[in-house]
Amino acid sequence: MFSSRWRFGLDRYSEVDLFTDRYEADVETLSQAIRAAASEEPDADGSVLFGHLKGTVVGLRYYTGVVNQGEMVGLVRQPENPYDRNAVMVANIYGNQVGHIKRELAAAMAHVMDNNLAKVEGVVHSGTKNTFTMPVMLSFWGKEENKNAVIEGMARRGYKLNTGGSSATGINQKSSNSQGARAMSSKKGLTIPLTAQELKNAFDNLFDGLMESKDGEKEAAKSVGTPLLPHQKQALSWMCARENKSVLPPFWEKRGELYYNSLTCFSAKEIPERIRGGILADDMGLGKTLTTIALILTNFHNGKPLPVETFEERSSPIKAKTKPQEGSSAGDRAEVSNAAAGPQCSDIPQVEVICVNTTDVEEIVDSADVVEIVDKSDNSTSKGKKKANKRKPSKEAPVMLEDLDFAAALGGSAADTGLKKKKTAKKPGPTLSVESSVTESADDLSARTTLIICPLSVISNWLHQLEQHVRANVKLNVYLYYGSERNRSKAFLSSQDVVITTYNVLSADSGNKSPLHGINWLRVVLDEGHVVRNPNAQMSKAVLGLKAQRRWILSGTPIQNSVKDLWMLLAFLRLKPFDVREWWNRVIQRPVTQGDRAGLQNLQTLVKCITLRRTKSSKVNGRPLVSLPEKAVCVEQVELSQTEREEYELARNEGKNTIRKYVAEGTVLRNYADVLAILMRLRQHCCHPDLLAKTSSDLGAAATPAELRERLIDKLRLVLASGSDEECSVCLESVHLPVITHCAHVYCRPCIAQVINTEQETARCPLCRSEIKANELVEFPQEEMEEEKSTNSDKWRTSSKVQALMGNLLRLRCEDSSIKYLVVSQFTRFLSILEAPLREHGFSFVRLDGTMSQKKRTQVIQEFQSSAADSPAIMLLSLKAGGVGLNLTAASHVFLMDPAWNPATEEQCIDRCHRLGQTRKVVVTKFIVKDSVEENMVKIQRQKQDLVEKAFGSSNTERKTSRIDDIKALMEL
DNA sequence: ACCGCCGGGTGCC
DNA sequence: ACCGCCGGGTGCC
Repeated sequence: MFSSRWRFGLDRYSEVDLFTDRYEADVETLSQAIRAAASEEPDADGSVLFGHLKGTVVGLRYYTGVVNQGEMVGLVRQPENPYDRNAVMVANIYGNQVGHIKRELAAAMAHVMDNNLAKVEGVVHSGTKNTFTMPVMLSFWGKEENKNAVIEGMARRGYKLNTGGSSATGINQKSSNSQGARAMSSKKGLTIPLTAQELKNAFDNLFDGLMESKDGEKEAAKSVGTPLLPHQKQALSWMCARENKSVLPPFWEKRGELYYNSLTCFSAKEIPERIRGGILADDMGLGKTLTTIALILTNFHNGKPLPVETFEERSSPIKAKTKPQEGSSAGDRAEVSNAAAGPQCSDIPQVEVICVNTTDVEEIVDSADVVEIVDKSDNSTSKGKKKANKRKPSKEAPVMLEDLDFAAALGGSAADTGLKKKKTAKKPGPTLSVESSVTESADDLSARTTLIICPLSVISNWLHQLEQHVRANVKLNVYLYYGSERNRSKAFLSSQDVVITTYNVLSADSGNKSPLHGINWLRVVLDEGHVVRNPNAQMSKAVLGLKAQRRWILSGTPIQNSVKDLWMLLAFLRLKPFDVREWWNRVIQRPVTQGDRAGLQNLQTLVKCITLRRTKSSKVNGRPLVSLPEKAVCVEQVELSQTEREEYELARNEGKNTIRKYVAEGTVLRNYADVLAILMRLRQHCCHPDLLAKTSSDLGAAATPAELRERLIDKLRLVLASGSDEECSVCLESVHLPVITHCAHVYCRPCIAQVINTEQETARCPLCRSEIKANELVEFPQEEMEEEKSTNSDKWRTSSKVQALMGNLLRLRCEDSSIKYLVVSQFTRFLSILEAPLREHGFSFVRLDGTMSQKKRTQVIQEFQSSAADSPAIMLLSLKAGGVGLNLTAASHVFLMDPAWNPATEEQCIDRCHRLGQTRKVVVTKFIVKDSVEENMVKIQRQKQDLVEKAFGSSNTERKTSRIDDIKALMEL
């Protein structure tokens, strides 16, 4: 008795948060992430194989976890094990314990694992039926510099790693007849690794060829007021199928009674949880928002439309025309589409799928599609039914269907499952084939709400599009969960049809008592889903913690830099087993980054299964999805005036000398902030002399602490104003809450604070290794922001670039006064400078920059987009403002006042007006000052683009070296 | 576990 | 016999 109780305790111990704990506390610790990111070491992907070792798993009979031939197993240190502090437990892919590593071997491994010298992975090739012990093939992976320590450490304890080059393939051959071959072959197979170029191509094309949707087209529910384009109907059809059909997730197959994963060789008795959702990765402008709105309205439970309240609105002729026709849904469909409507029109499947065990109503379906509801359990559903009837007083059959569904949705819960259903009319036999039937028995049918999470800048877009695309006579309950007055009631939120919030609000709310995390959402949609790609970020954790039946990611650019970015997306979708990082790393990420063909193939398969992506240039039935007007980009060279040129050359020579000195000393990175400041000044010279803030030119020897502080703030200001999208070297994201160290490097405050906190007295600047202290971090004083705006309004002067812009505007106004313009700069102060001549020449303009509140932005955008005669002709736009998703199609001419470091930023900006809805030809004019740093920037932009695309496998080191090279090129050194 | 190991019982053949 | 041998109890870490 005693022993069994005890065992139970141990099992519990080993199963609780097995991998998450381990990752949080061990492998993915912050200090390690920092080390990987900030040190010049190859990061975790760059690990090499040290060797193999055959070990023994013991204690099988005490645990329930089973493994198959060739299945990968996880090895988890258990330092708290009361019998042996060296214990290493063995677990299968679902985290169920299988056994332990034999004591002596565990002792040797514990040393290696605890000191992070190597990561040990296991694959079981035989003996999976054994009762007591079985062999396991262990492989040791780690950084090259730890290789000898690991090999020697193991040897000292009597374990000789097999480091022979052929050992891996040897194992392969041995197990090649078993299914285990696949688990191993994705490591280092017999195949020739991909070249960097092949890898790059494969990566670029990862999301290509996903546009042929096999699901045909689907009409949106009646409540969607806007007719969908063919490709949007395809997307809707695909999304509905992804939500309704129970297709096995990728790599799973049925083998007899078991479900088997061909990649990990894991098998389970239970059907693996299907992925209800996926990634809609259509290019921006193809209507992801509209398609998602259509999904919300079209695919409620059991494939039926969302039951919504409608108003009688016969007065308006337009409304009357678009109003659903009485008693017939066919006419309605015909109106929405003139394309071949497939057999999957929205109302047809309703009848078939309505019979679900979980409803506590008795229903009768007859051949004429008339449904009668008999409420059997007065208490639980009468309320729901009454409410449903109130929602839609009409008496048409489809309405009753919806009512039934709604009643079921309200009353149906896990507690009511015992009640029976009855079908009296034609039942198309036992149609429940595993592949196609809707099996929602495990669902919570009371879930109603779709939660949409998006960046702040696109909230207005959602609200606008909902208003625009949902039929005016339909009452859709949409709640914007934002602002301090937001309603946090779970009951309230879960009674809505749609709740919209931002990543920041979600992340701020998360933790205890988060209403968003307490609700079982019908659906969670991550808009611009690529914004959560750093798994360590609070936002990502907040997103992963949401409870939902269906999960969607909308993103025009699902991969920003590397395969790594995909993990977060798969984890959000809960694509097992890859939601656990270890399996993702072992099965996909490492093989792919090492150029393994099978690994890449697997990744492609994976992505293909869950993604739909069409680009602007994709075609449906040979015709382009959308036709965008032409776009012409021209560069206009600007000559500096003689005075400007003299000032510029002076600054350039000074800067050149300084940088030359740094290059000679090899201290470019250490003085990076200074270098950026020099470049910044030159770029400002190119635009307008007044952009050059009064700054002390050299950090040099600061006499007093106050002076040092002053200079640091100056530098920080320059770095931030540079628009270079300076990244924090700790988190590798754009700096957030910037602070500058005494060694003049800029980081996010939380990031650098963590470094200091972790390393305490020994804390060093990740970039230059100077000592840093928490109380020496300097941040931007608040009042500076305000002060800046009022500095140079007294006496205004022009510049060559200002002249160039004005010349263009005046000329174009004569040619066509109806054109609207975007005038884009990275320097908000340059935008301010431009206001004066615009006013002087009678141009009406609005301004949009990052400092504006959301409310103000929306207002400005509306004003600009308006077609009213007195609407502004020009928008002064700061390059980084708004981010993606802004719709500025009123403009058809873009002036890029100064080149950006990142050409993608410029492209994005241009796409704000060159997108769906643009009717005119789009002209882009880029102003570049001749013989200046700007010209060099443009040259580097091209190379950089290549570099960014190659980002695959580009380590931190490479990135930094390239930065130094960039600087040299810019300064012509 | 159809093992190995431990430790008690036992003791020429 | 401070041994060897036998056979029962026992068994991950």
